[in-house]
Amino acid sequence: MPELPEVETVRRGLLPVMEGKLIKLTAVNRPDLRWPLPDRMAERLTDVRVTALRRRSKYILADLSTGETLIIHLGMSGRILISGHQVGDFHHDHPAPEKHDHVVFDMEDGARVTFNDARRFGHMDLTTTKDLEDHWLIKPLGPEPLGNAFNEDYLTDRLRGRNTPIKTALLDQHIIAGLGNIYVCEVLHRAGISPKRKAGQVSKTRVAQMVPIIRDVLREAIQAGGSSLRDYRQTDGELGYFQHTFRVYDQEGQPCKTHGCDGTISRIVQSGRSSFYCAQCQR
DNA sequence: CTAGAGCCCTGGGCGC
DNA sequence: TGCGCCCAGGGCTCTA
Repeated sequence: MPELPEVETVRRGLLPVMEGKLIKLTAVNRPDLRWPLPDRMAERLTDVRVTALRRRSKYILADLSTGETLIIHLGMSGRILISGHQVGDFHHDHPAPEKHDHVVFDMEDGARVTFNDARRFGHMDLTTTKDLEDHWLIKPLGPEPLGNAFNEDYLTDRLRGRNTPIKTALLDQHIIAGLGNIYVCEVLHRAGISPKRKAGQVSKTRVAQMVPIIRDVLREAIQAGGSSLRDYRQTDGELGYFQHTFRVYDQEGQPCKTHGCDGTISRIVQSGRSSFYCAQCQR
């Protein structure tokens, strides 16, 4: 599920519950997610304050008063639920624990943050905050698509000479960090570029067009997530999943939404993942 | 170096 | 109701 906009929405939802707050107790219910969890993780996350809650690509980063940073990745099925926080004058009870509740943070004010991940492609790690940029998961990441380092010159340079399909290149987190299968499909549709086109064969003009399209698609999705948070704050529940309509993703057989296009959305498989696109207006 | 396949894991949906 | 198969929003590692 979670691509950059969903992770950002989760982060924003966690802010009022975690940032500046003391984690009173952390329970770690299994030794591993995708990889083994850090040694003594529960102890290292008990009686520590979260000084800042940040995001890098699809990672949520919790800086701690101990000088460490907790790195969280939601994988495919990772979800974060909040319970027990005060909403107005109403206090919600904690729901019964569920299957795949792997890590549970109990905050000083009674809020509970539960990390649930059925498929366990998610991960958590602890690292010294000052060494975060050198962490093996963070270091190889490409630039943030919403940041200044991501621009026309950069993208042109990284796509030059590549024989891999543009779809695969945009999914490569070493080139650009944060796009996933859904938003890559949406970006290519808006840009009118076939997912099958070789990355190195996308014209300079269209690479330049892609940069603001990528930013727009992500910003719009973050905005949609933000409005879902307003509803969410009225009640306890799960962060990060919000109603979102896609123009091509999962729209196989539907008419293309491009203005003036009478094509139909088709689905193909590229490096094991579905690509949805319109063969009529994406070339 | 590059590109593609395999693999990690669970659960939902569908055809029979 | 059960079984087998396909599919899923990610990404590291291995192979050629």
